[in-house]
Amino acid sequence: MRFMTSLKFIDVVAREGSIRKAADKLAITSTALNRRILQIEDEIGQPLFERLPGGVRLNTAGEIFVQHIRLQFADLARVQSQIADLSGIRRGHVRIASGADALRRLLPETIATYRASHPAVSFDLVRCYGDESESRLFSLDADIALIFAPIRAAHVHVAATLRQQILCVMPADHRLAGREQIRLRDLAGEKVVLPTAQSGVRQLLDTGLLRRNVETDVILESDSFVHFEPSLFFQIPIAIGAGADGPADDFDPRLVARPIHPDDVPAGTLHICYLKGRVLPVAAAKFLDDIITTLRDSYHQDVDQ
Amino acid sequence: MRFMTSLKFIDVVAREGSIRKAADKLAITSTALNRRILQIEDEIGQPLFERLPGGVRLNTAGEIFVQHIRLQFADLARVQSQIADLSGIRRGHVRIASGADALRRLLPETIATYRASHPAVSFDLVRCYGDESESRLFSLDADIALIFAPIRAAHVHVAATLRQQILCVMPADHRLAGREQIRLRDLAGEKVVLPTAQSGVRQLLDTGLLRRNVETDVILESDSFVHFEPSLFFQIPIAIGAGADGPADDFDPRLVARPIHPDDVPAGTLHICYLKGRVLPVAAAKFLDDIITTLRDSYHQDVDQ
DNA sequence: GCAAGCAGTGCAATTTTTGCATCGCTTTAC
DNA sequence: GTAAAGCGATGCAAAAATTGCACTGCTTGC
Repeated sequence: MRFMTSLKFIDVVAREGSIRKAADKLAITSTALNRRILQIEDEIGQPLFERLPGGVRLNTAGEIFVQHIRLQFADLARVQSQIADLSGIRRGHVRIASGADALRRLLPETIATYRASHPAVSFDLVRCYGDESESRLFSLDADIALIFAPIRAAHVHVAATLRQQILCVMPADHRLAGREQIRLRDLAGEKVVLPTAQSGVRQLLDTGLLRRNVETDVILESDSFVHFEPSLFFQIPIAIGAGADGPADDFDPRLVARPIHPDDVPAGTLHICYLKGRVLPVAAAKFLDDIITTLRDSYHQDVDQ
Repeated sequence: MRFMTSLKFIDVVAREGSIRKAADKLAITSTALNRRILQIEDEIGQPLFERLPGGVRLNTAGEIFVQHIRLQFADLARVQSQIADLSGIRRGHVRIASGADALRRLLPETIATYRASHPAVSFDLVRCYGDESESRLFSLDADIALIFAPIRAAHVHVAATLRQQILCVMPADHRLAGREQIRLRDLAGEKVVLPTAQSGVRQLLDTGLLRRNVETDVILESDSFVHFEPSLFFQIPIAIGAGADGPADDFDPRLVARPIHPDDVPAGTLHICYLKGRVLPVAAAKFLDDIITTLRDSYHQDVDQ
């Protein structure tokens, strides 16, 4: 898109924080890039970047302008996919930011189903935590975000929510395996694997453990799904494919998942969101729909819309 | 804005329906313009125009793309005014489509007040009827529309509404001047000046007159405010500066305005609207606010938001 | 059937963009 | 305290693009 190059250049410079680095990335000389930026600043009538000794940084005007640029790109993508749709091609690209929870099963399964009927649609999956997911929506690097944590920013539109009680997963022969629900005090001294501090599951757990002063034996902290046989770990239902009627069929039969008592650790909320005010590209809008349908039909979850 | 020229060109060609005419308007050769359009069509990957013997016309893809272009321009204007705002300039431009009713007093007064505090903001006032107002919103040729008629299109966002009972304006010594309310049957045989058929006032009146089979003596139809001494004419309250407590002070003392009985002609609704999903430029948003405030405070009208 | 109006095209002129060399500046390293 | 490295800005010539002119092929209306 030749008519968008200058704008793309500004976007890249803003991201790189340096004209020379951006020029490198864009495979042109820094002087050409520099002059393009000077020209646009001239047309706008005001500088968009602060010149610092180590590079450049957006000023307030620049922030506003770059946000506009990114919106233009996102909208152009939507327009293109809509135009492609006219000729029956159904191509498109969906970019998703999600926590590890939804990434384990929900997204791969939904994408597989989706792509079965729309093979020309491609996907971008980025795993990240709540704050980063939100900023990815804002910078239009993601179309859809799945966030298991409170939503902070006002510019995020929550399309659907899902209450998720944290589950404690343990070997089937564990002494707690018989319980209907797990109380936090039962965990005292137990060997546990905890998710990283940034994760929503961990934050909910920590609040409970601290308040009740329960000391566990943390053998590992990880931001990935790691399972050491004798230890306990924690998941939310959708991560193990669990709906209202228990874990999925392919859930490891040597393990059992038991909810933690809601008085000890309150249920968290999975938010399915996109940037407020955006018109999502057809592919993304359809996929958003599919996620919600999948949750309802295959995961038997109560989704609030 | 050099980086927008190609897009602007497409917009103009779409409006002119001919590359040569558009080229003329843009002060370039038709060949240059033609090639720019071919290039963009190439980049999009699909033609945007149908080539007809007498010129060009947007195809479906073109419609989608041109709408995107116009949205970009509108958003760029918003961004520019927002950036200008940063340096305290408060410049901007507000484009309004309105029927004759609001144009008589409400808009001039509100604009005068507004410009007193923001002299760098300029205005575009176009008088047009409901349908055209709506399409001006859609083609982003107007930021705000004031429509005294039902809203047809789904893409219009109604920011506020105002119920307006039609008034019958007559000489103070007219035989009907003593009435609190005018019944349509009283108008039989009266000399009347009617607004044009497209106006909302006329449409309401016609329905009533036809249903009740009242024959009047129409001495003039006009789309402007024309007053022949002995005849009756029709206005809505805001057109004569009338609030809940009667006409404005400067209303011609030789005339009186009496509401038509609501059983004969139901009240119409003035809609104050903008394009759904748009973020209005600061100046327009502020002015929209001012209109509503003026209606409430100076015209003592009940505004529904 | 001919004139007028339309979009598209080859080619030369013009304008714009780019790259190179270099400047002035600040920070970092020694 | 000076040298080296990194940054953005600028003059100038080369490269690339856009443009205008002349002309084509096409359709429509008289």
